[in-house]
Amino acid sequence: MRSTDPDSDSRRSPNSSPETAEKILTAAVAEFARHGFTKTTVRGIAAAAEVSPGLVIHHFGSKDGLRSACDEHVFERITESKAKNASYATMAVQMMFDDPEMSTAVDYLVKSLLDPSEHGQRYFDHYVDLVESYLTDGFAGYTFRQSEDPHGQAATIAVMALAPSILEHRLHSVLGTEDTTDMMTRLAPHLLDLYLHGAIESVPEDSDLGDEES
Amino acid sequence: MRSTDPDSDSRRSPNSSPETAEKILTAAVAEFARHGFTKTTVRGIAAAAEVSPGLVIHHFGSKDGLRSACDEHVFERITESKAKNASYATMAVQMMFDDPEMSTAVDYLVKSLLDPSEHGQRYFDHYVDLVESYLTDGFAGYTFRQSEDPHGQAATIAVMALAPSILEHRLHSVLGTEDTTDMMTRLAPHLLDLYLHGAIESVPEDSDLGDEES
DNA sequence: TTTAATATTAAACATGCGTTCAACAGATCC
DNA sequence: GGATCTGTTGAACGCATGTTTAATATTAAA
Repeated sequence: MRSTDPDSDSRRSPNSSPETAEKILTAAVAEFARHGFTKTTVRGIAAAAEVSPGLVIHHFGSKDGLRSACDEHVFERITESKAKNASYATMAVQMMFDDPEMSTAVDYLVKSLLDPSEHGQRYFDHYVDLVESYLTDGFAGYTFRQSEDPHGQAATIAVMALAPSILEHRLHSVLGTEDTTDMMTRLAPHLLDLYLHGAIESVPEDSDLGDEES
Repeated sequence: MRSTDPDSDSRRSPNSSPETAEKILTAAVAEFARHGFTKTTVRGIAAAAEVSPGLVIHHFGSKDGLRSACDEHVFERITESKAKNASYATMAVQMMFDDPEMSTAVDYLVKSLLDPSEHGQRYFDHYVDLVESYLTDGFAGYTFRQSEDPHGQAATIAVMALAPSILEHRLHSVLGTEDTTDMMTRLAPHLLDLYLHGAIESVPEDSDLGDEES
């Protein structure tokens, strides 16, 4: 196929570039993250990457092929960053909103989750498993309430954790925030309170949902 | 020269067939709820309503006009049912998943929330206000933890409450459930536990997030 | 019955989409 | 020098979309 010897290559004219494919892929991830898969057009990606629409297809076969390539790329970025940060929760979270490429990667994942595609399901399954391991083994010194149905519990928590990112735009309008960091800062104390103590102060007297824990 | 201009408000013609328009509108709500606004086609709606595509446009002016009509219709359905059920929480919830029309109305709302349209924002704002009133005044005998930032707290809780519906498809795949009722039944105990007691059992020793509440 | 207005349809129109194609420009190898 | 392969483009193709139009069917009024 294509031999990419870095040292035998000298800087050349706009032709001959393994960079080009990467440029297209980066533009595609950004476009998909912003508009979702359906509304994103090949022409739009080509324009963002400053190439012709035909070249996009030439490199990735089809729009779906490009999507698959984006999936792999984003998955690598996310997992590699997760490995680097290991158990440093706050650091990882901060990174997700500070590093712009990581931020678009997260947006990409969210859009994948909302599209009814298999890729998004893979991400979600992976995420639920991760949450389940955190719930059982603890995470960064935190321990969690145990349940008879750890998988259901993990799915519940996972969904809750994803919700603010999914409805970010709606939250911005309601809270008057302008970027992700501001919004998350505003939400953080309430999320912490919810996770630490719940939301309900007292139940009706005739309720049987009292404190009959195991 | 046919004038279909939106010139006057009283377009109520003496000989209109209200059944047909209503049939189209019902079909449209269902299609929008299932596939979202963008992926839903006028031809698809027309087929579902067993009419010609042209008639859809004739009755509602455009696809966007049809969407607006759907918005009003769904909004009426939701609010009228909410008024009927007043403070009977469980009853209202059950109705949402038992009454098929109410169920598609909810799906429609969720899709509206994910589309970056103004309509969805109206719904969300309304919902956050509702949650805020519940948080301050209580709801069906329940009282809730008070916060210095009730609006932010309401937004947080609202987002959490919407999350399972938004990710319903993803949850079905993870939990092996097949309909909304099964899924919600599976989630219910964990949601209850979260809302009653939170999710975190203990924090790291060096953490300053202890129980220093106001 | 005649007339006018609406309800409805099939076909056509205009546009935007993903994709294909023919041609060209460099690079590599003989 | 060709010969050949790849990167790249601009134009075109085929198709699906939202919408328009011309014509027909139906209804109500005169």
